[in-house]
Amino acid sequence: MKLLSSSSTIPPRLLFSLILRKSNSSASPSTSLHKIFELFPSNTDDIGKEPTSDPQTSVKIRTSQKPISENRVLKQSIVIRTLLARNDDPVSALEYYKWAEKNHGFASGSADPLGVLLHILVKSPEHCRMAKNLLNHYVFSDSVLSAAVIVRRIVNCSKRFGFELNPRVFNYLLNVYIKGHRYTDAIGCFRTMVICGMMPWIPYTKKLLSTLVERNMLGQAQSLFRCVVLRPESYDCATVHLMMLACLQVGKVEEAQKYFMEARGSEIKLESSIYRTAVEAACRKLDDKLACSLLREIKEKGLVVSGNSFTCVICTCLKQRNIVEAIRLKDEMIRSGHPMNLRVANNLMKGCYLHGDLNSALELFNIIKDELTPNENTYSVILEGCCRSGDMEKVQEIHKEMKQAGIPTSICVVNSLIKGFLEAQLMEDATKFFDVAVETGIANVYTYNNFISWFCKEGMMDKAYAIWDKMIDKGVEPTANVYGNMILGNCRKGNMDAAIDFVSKMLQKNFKVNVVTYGVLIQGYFNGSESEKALGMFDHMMSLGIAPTNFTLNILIRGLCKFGRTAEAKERMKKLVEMGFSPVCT
DNA sequence: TCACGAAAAC
Repeated sequence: MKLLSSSSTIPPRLLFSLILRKSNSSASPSTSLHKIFELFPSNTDDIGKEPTSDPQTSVKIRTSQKPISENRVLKQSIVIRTLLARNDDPVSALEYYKWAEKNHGFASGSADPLGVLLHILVKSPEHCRMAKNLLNHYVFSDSVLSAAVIVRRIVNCSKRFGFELNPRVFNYLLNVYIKGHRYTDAIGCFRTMVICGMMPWIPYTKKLLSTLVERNMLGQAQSLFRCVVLRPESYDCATVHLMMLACLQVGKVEEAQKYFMEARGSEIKLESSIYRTAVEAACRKLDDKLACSLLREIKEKGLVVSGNSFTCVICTCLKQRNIVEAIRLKDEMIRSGHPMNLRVANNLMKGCYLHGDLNSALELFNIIKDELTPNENTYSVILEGCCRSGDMEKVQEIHKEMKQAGIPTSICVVNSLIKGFLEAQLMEDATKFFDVAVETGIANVYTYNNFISWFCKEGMMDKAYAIWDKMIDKGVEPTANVYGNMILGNCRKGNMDAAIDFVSKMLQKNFKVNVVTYGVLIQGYFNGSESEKALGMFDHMMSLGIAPTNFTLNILIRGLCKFGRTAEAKERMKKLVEMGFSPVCT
């Protein structure tokens, strides 16, 4: 009776799939259906009875009048009960299963008889391999079911037929999916196991996690990792490290940091490898303070700071203009036995000239030439430093050295040189580099802008326009900076209509007009005695929610005073103070 | 494995 009542609980989809079962046996579905009842009793009283060791000899002819679907369900139940009767005899159970499958087949949508057989097999160490093979075969040739459904079905089967679940079966299934690159099913298998109260094996969990990470399925890996964190025995340094690396790979630095902090607050022992990655994350966020404190922590724990960690942190300190700490760390790095490297040297050189100490930068440059091999960056940095300080003779000398060393002049270097030559009033040299850059097609928006900016500042608008036209002609898109320069140049010349024309062009390109450019425009109108338009421009800026700086406010107040509108200036000031601005009147 | 990678103007 139990058999019949339980059959009615089987979901309709299973009945459907039973009807659609593969006819891999020679018999047609209807004949095989009859056969199964010819072979085994449909009477529940007889179910416990075992067929003889050779089932084929026990054929008795019987017929069944039951409707097809019910018969199929019955058939499955009989197979399961027969298997369970051979619970302690894996050989016999396997033999019977194979026989039943060969002669009658199982519905392709059915996992239950296999699930039962697997439970019998995995109890015996000699039959585990067989269980794995069966699963592999099932998943890759027969199964039409999702992993989650298979797991659930076997779990339900164990409840119906009263046998104890063995997680090993499900772990094997999980492994089959992982090995077969069926990641969605692997995740489904994993999740359903967890829902059904079985924790997947740690090695498989890690394998799945690392595979998901490799396949750039970070989201899935992360939600899987939450299950890992809940289990103290599977939560370890290597797994956390894996997640951190995965996050860094896709630029999710904060998430990597969160994993690290979580691990640091837990019981697990942190190895130097995970610290190295934590240092890298801090450096990516340009957090020099955190990076330095991590280095201290590594040392306190008696772990070794790698040369790469030193290098990263030194460069981060330099980027944050923390040159004192950078030099201290550089000394410590060398004391710890790590040799000086080009990356640290190049960055230190840059730190020196940014700190206003070109001589130290040049000294370092000479040391690099003596002890290391300067690379493209070495030359770019030192050339930029010399250009900024205006020492163009030194620039020529070093550039010659660079060419002799066989290092090509990148467009960045060309742009530095052009700017340096222009500022040193060496128009000819600047033009020489500019022409070559344009001819060879390497000129970019910075190249053109260096000249445009220069001409605009010098009031040579015809020349600025000529460069602008050349830039557009070459298909180089102007940036907001270039528009800003053209606006400034025109305002200085009193060409307010031309300036406004550039404003509207830049707005069309979806560039934002910033507070500085508004200041330029306001000043331009005041210079041209158009104080109403200046005021209008200021109000327009305010209406866009752009906060004026003190500089802008001063332009406004001074402009109004200049045109004798002192009372209005005072009134404006009062209002601005009420709004929270604090104009410093001069 | 690769590591300076961009700015100015009132």
